[in-house]
Amino acid sequence: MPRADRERQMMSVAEQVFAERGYVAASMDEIADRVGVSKPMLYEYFGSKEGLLVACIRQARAELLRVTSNAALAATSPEDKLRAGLISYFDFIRAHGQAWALLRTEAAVVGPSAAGEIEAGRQQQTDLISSTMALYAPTPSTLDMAPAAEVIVGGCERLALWCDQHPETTPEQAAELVMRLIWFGMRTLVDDQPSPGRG
Amino acid sequence: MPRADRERQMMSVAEQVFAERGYVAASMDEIADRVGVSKPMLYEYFGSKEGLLVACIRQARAELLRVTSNAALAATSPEDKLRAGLISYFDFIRAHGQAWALLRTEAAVVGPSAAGEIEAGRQQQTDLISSTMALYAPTPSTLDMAPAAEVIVGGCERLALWCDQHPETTPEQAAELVMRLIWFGMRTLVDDQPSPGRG
DNA sequence: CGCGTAGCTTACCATCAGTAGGTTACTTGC
DNA sequence: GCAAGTAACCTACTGATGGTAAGCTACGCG
Repeated sequence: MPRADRERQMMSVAEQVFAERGYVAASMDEIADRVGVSKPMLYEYFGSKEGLLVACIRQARAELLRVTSNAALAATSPEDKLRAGLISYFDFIRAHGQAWALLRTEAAVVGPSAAGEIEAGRQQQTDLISSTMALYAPTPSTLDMAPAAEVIVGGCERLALWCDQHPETTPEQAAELVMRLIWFGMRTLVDDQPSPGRG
Repeated sequence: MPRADRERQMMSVAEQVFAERGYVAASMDEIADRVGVSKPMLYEYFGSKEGLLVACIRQARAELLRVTSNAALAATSPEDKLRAGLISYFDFIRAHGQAWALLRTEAAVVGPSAAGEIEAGRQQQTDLISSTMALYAPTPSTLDMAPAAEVIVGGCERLALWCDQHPETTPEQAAELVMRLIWFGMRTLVDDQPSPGRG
């Protein structure tokens, strides 16, 4: 089997095993077994257990960014951009099930490089939000935008976990809740006087 | 040295080592060494590596709850309760430095019991928020309050990490940012018509 | 055919969570 | 004072697991 295919297969199995057992309890031997290959192959391709986790995260993060930024691009007003981004975010999370949630929470534990990868992912999300919103800000208030974006990303992450335990909640409802909670406050950052004409 | 004292000392050292190395890389041997005691003592008192982590988390969580609920109780209006709680939260986080941040992020990785402990901590915070706010809600809209509280807790956690990297940010500023972002939206949950007379 | 190399293996090492069993020293009861 | 019990503590080990060394097989290419 060619390397690229094998790598994809390994990452898929790894994501599953990490999700099932948790990062610490997951053993490289088990992953290798399930792939139907010997352990050194994993090390040949990913370098280390942490490297394998990082690869899984990186792939998921790339896809998340693609999905959310596409959604935001397709919308026109800032409000709709944010809402569309949120919906696609909760959609993505739901589609990826616990695997995604676990990857996020697990990664921080590992070491600098996996933690860095997770951070980079959030950074992309916060950058996406703050840069999108900053387009509509009259003054260079982007300074305040960055921490606000942190709050949004963190809040959504948390809410996504909550939604996992309340499966009746739809991505649209989750997004709507976040919008109700923060949109007014967001507007005061984007545009200090609430002028409905702009958004 | 009596057991209670030794346990406190062990937890203090463990918190530090976990923060320095991360949970996975921290070794029980090193913790034992730094305490100046042999490894079986750690197992005698805490049962396992995870048990030690859980003990650290539980202690920090109890203190956090004490601090924030005291602050909220001391304030009178819902807005001031929330603001006071937020300030004391960011104060607490700052005082506990990275140790706290790491404990939060590390714990999820370990296993059900540590993850459960972390969840219990957040549950306490979200319960505190939603029950406090529900006191002022005219209708039993507590259903919506729970996910909103999740968003707040998650957003604050994330913002706290951000503040760690922007040390010029004071707890008051962080709390104020959160208030600006979410208070208006919160009011629409607490009281559908913004009647200043109540709060 | 000979050579390089991609894909893969067995067999091993080192580290570290966790344990068995023993020692010291202090308290308690007579 | 002294035996018994126990709390605090130790040395020395096991088992599991992350990670590695060295080699094997098969294919492409001159």
